[in-house]
Amino acid sequence: MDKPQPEHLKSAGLKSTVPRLNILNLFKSGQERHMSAEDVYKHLLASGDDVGLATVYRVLTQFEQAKLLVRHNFEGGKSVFELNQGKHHDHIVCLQCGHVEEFYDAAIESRQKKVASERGFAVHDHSLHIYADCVRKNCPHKR
Amino acid sequence: MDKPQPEHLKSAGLKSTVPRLNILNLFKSGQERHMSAEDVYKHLLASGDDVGLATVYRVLTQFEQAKLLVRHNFEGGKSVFELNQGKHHDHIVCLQCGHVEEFYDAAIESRQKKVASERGFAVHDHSLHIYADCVRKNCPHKR
DNA sequence: ATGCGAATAATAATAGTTCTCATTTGCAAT
DNA sequence: ATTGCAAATGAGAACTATTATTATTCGCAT
Ligand SMILES: [Mn+2]
Ligand SMILES: [Mn+2]
Ligand SMILES: [Zn+2]
Ligand SMILES: [Zn+2]
Repeated sequence: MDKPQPEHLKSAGLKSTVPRLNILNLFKSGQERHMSAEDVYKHLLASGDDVGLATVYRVLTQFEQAKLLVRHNFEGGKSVFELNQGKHHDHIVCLQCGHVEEFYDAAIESRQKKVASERGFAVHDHSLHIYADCVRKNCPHKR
Repeated sequence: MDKPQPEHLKSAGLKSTVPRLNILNLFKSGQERHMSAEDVYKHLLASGDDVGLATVYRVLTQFEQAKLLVRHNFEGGKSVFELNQGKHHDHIVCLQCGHVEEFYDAAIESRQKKVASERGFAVHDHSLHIYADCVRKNCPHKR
């Protein structure tokens, strides 16, 4: 279902290589939406696709620059990536289980623009991370 | 002006030591409001206070736990600390000069609570970082 | 099929931070 | 003031995430 074709990379100015196709394919597979370099590396090895960790880091950065992926810097020190699906959103991260929930709030977005422009800043982007606990018992996601 | 006294540390459950007093003093001096461990280390060395870098890291973390300082994880990989002055605020970071501007917007804050509670999360805290350019030429702060 | 610049993978290197442990220090009880 | 000891420090090793180096391999236009 929707396996990445060489054209997807070509149109981003990147030549079609095995590691690039595998990484893009992993994100498109939808198994896990938010993944670190280490996560990607392990998934690829697990599925028999041999790849170097340095290549994973390089490709993730290239994909970020090509706007195929978006990078997030949550607490915990490591960058996390997700498919760029065009629509910006922010995140709630569960401190118990690590589950990441997405949301978009138009009021928050427009207030941010207002705050920044009132102070003479031209906004490039922003990150809004809410750290919380799943209230429900049986927090359904693993740490 | 307002040099930290041993009592300030004692009441936080920390015994009064030279490195701790020096670090707290540096933040209270107000020279620089947001500082990384490295920043603190260099400031202390520059003012003739010999200290170990590991001690700086340890004390900053202790001060964070004691709620004397607040930690921020801006883009760029290193933690930045500031005096905890009781009132929460968020940050605009200038991508040109590194200047950090603080703001508080009640509408944004209350919407965050709403968004999280609607989804069944109990909020611990959040971080909102707006990355932007100072619009004015002569961006008045050094990188 | 060939050639060449780009991409890869293994490894070393770097940056930020934490850990280990021998030594020193704060401070409470003499 | 002196002592005793748990807590704190500082030097360096160790660790984690990431980037740089470079010899080899690969994609792809010719
Ligand atoms: Mn997301
Ligand atoms: Mn601040
Ligand atoms: Zn947003
Ligand atoms: Zn806020």
